[in-house]
Amino acid sequence: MPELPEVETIRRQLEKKIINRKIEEIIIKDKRLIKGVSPRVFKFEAEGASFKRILRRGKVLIFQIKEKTFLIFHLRISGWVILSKNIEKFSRVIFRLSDNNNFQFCDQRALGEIRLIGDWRNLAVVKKMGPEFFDLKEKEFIELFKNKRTKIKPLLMDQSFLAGIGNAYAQEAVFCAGIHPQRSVDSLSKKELGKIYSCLSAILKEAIKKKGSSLDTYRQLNGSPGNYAPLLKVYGREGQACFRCGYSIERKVIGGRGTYFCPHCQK
DNA sequence: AATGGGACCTGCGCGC
DNA sequence: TGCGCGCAGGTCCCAT
Repeated sequence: MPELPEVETIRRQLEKKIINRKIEEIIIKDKRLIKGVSPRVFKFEAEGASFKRILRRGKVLIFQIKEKTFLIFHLRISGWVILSKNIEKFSRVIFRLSDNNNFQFCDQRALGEIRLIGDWRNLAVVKKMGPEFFDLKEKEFIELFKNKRTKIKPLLMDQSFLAGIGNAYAQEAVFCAGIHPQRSVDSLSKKELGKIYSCLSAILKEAIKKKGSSLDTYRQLNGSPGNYAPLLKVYGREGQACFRCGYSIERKVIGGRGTYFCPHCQK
């Protein structure tokens, strides 16, 4: 599920449901997801604790469960979380809560990660992470691009450059800004970078409002799909007409990832 | 610094 | 129907 709007949706929904709930028992159905500590230590440390705070940094979900203990979720490509009485088909790790609900980390491809750490700021992935988009003013955003020479779309999804943007929203943002995904960053004017900023801002806010995009396995906390997918302008639309100019949308592998764009109105 | 490939995994849809 | 292939919203590690 994985990009900023999806993770933020889950964070907000969890905040209303599991704060102060106690973890009665942890059932590890797939120990491959537990990283950094053994499943035994993981259970020992987390069982009996309660959810105190829920944070998000980039695409990482962070739960404070004790004064100096944080539970970390990274959903990677095909993970999602569900809160329900029923056990889901792809449940890999289940946190049985004091209200009898099952807080479940589900993952089709089992590439997701669950960790336990004393301070989330010491996570390797967090240490090298770039700024949060919503912490940046337009001027600060434009500053980030100074001395960069790479292609714009892969750069937007580089987590050490900017946290939270993935393949789908990066291509939506450059489409919105009328910029070709392969444009070299040093060829972009301040005005064009400003346009990318306002596009990203609008797209991410709207996607959060719509509770994320369910293109594949992602679901909201209650199992419903997110509602942003129908609003995507280029993602997955190869061969269909561009909403802006009518030209056929193309797909090309850029930076190793499938990228959809309009070759006519993205320059 | 930047880019490309493979690895980690499973399941789906497509063409033959 | 069955099979093989390509594809999937992420990230790490290695090589050039």
